Amino acid sequence: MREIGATPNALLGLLSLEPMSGYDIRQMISRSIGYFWSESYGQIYPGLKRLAADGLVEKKTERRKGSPDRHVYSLTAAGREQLRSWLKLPAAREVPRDELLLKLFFGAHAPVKVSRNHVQAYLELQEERVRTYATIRKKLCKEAANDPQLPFCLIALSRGRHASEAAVRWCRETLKELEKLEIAKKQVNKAYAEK
Amino acid sequence: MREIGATPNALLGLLSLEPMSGYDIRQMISRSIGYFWSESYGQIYPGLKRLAADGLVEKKTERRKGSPDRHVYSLTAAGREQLRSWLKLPAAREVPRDELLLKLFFGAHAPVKVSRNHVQAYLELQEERVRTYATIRKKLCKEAANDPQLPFCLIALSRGRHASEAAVRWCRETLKELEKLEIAKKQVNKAYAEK
DNA sequence: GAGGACATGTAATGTGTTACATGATTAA
DNA sequence: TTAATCATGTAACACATTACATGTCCTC
Repeated sequence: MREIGATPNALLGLLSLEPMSGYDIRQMISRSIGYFWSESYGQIYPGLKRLAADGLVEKKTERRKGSPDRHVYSLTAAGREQLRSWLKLPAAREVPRDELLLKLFFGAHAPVKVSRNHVQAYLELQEERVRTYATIRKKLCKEAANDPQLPFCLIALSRGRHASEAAVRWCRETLKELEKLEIAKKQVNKAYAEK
Repeated sequence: MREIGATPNALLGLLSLEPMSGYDIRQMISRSIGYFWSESYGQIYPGLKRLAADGLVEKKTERRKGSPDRHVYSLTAAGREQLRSWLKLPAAREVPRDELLLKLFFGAHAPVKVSRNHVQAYLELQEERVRTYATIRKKLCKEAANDPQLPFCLIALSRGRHASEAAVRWCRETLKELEKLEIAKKQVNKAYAEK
């Protein structure tokens, strides 16, 4: 069996929830795993084609008057097996690529205000996330109380909450540090001007 | 002026610390920004070539007996200006791509033990990081006490610490949840076998 | 004398996004 | 009537990693 990467396995995982079309998958991502995973159409459509060719998913065409045909894919037994064996493999480490931190790290080359603005914007984003996660959590516990999927959703959600709360704490701390730095710089400039 | 991406700007930033060769840059990354940024040789060498062609860096060749020439690059005034203007631009959002969470989210398709192992491995990694960050912090405060770069290093470091501490908390919480889930499953199986 | 660090770089390959092309339906 | 949503998909491009090619010096 050929090795298959995270993207096709993510497609299999999503199809394990329910049979879907490529379009549906995109929707589903933004409604579920969008906070920690994303796929573009350019990955989804060719990906589904490949999976079908490999017999891991099955394609059914729903003909509809007017609008184009809907291609609904569902997992096959082989697909389910592939997903299972991929789950057992250790998760690949994320490639570190945090542009915000990169800009902050080189912050000495710009006015402190620039760094502060970056952190402030990030703070607002993360505060928003904390609220969103709380909302999703309530909704989920009510609507999917008996779903066997629920505990795993909550685990992912909890990861998001912990991460965003930590980000918020760091932002507040960092904003204070940057303000101190700004004041210190002004003092230096003033002393320099007076001399 | 042509738009340039995060990778060339990262190279400019690193060269702002001191003139370096491509090889040096790779070393420098693992000793400094490696926890939140990475670049491969396949990006670094052609990247430096482009930057030199655009006049943003200057190349000096150190001839050495025996071993191959060393190509040391340093920032030009234009390069410094480019870095400055890039720093002002808002940081691009990270593309969410967390394979661990993906595997946990679909954890219902595998024995709970599989998910627990993933979380356990991640916990160990993050605990290690917390220790590493503390070590680096001490070293940095001692060795670079008067470096204008220091506050920005500490900000990045603090981000790492907050993130890893949050990850550790989430791991411990999640391990407990997964253990509960495992016990609940065993009870169900037992009840099923007795019937 | 084997292996690893030093040091350069390219080519093949993989991965992923964006923009485009098409066209119906529906709501403002 | 203008825009958005539904729905499919491809092609061009951008971005990154990996493996390879080359050769010295130093240490075990």
